[in-house]
Amino acid sequence: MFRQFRKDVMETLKNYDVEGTLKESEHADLASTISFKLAKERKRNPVDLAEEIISEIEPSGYIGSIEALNGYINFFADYDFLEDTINVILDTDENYGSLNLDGKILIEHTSANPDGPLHIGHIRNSVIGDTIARIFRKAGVDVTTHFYVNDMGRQVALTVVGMEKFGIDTSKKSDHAVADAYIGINRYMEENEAEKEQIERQVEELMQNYENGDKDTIPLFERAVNYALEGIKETLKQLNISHDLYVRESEFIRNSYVSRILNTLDRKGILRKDGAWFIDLSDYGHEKEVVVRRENGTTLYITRDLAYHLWKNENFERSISILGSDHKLIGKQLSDILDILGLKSPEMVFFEFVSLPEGSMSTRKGKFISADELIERILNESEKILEDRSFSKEEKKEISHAVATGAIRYDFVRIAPEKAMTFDLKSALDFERQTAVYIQYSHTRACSILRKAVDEEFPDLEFNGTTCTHLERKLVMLLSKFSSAVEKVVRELRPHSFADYVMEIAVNFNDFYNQHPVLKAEKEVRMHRLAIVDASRIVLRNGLELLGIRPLEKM
RNA sequence: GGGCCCGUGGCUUAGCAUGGAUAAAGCACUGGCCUUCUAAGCCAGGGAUCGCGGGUUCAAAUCCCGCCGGGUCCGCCA
Repeated sequence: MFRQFRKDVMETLKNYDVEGTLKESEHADLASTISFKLAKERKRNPVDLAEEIISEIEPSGYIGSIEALNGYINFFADYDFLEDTINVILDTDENYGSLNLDGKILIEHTSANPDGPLHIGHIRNSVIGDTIARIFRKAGVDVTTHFYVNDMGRQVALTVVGMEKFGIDTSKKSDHAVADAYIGINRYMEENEAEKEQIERQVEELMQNYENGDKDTIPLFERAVNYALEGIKETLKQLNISHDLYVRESEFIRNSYVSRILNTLDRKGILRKDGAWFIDLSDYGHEKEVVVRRENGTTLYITRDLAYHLWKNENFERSISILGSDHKLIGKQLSDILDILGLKSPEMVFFEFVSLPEGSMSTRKGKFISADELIERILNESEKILEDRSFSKEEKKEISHAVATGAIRYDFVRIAPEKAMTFDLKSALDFERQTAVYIQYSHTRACSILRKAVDEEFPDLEFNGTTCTHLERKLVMLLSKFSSAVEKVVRELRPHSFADYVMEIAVNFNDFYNQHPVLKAEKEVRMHRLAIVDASRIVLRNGLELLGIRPLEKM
């Protein structure tokens, strides 16, 4: 709805070059700074210019009034806009906020190495990726999500050795058991210098055999990978995340996409074969050559990744990858090589590292907080709060789970991806903050009022724009911006602004809730406010769903 | 050493793309609010030379240059 209002403003100012001068503001629904820009070239006072401009334009569409103040031109939406906003929300309900984009797009996220459980660094990736995927779907895009499984890496080979040497603890959650083997073999190599070299040889041999499709080796790798993946999937499910497809690196060896890529590179004459195969990317500003085939004939991560992206090019119009910022260099190398081949590169969303107060995490050293542990601890905390409330056991379970996983998702998604974050468990466990709980709570408050309205047999809604208080108007204007918030994420690929938007609605709804009695108001006002409550409920619910957080009706 | 990212009240962050009207929240701190639609809530108060220095501009947290501090990458690892 707000997008329409914006269009109306643009239309009104069509004789001026307002591109980029329109701002949302606390002083107006939309403000233009065009007079400041014009003041310079016309050598005039911006205050006078603003007066002059508004004398030349007429409100149209949803514009109710226009004022010139301090050089700004302020636009205010009219009553029809408020009424249409509420009515559209109530009519379109779960579809409110959708855009009519189309296209087919692939989003790859999480893609953690299958050598252990997801830790809180991976979760940042998953949450950003899943949220972007949800928002793109809301925008009307046909989204497919992939988890790219690095099943051919050294880590997995090492894990295979570890599993053979130490066995696997079947009483544990499978991904954690795999981590034990992986951490165990790393520790063993450190402590037994003499055997290190022999293990390294074994690892290399395993990798070669796996790549060559050796019948005895494949099950070894598959067992380790499947074990890890099984646990990872379980964790992701807890967080309300699932992928449409798990794609393994090795598939691109088996389906010969890797050899296709290598042949194409060779035909282009950009391979320097000197034992290993190298690509010179100095034209793209890279100091070092990129190796795409080892001297022993095996391929590297980037080689298979190139093959994967060839496949992406053949099957999707557009692709987005969520990657830790440690992948920036290899990401650049990947897209430069794809560029040479005339293939489209994925749009990469990089996020900075998550560290612990005591330093950075490492799966290899066993130094990490696993996602499972985090979920477990937050779950305990939310269960504690629910203890003495009158809910059934099932309800308590459901609520605490929704609250716990919501809190985790929100904590990760609210921070701009380019900011490194130090994960503070204590603050994550604190529910007395503006976090997902706050939004969920606002939603339940709305539900609660509506439930009571039905119980007391006056469920009728009738919004009246002209009777809006300042607070009500502010809330409705905010509700009208839902699709703008969706559009912003689609444009910027940074979902933290959306988390902020939903929070702002919750804050304003609570404000409204505290200052405006609904059920006790006389009939007209009551119906008016019930409409606002219901619209807020819808927007909060849709917003929470886009954040992958369960909206609750009671808590 | 070179590349990339970050640096906003005591702490955690938003704002920076497109410069513009008193720099916005939460936590913590101080004081108040449960006979009123769920207090996982609300209200009030104190607290910021927006890392430092320069530049551009009528106007800089926002753009440019330099510096300092932190992170990260620079494997025939992924």
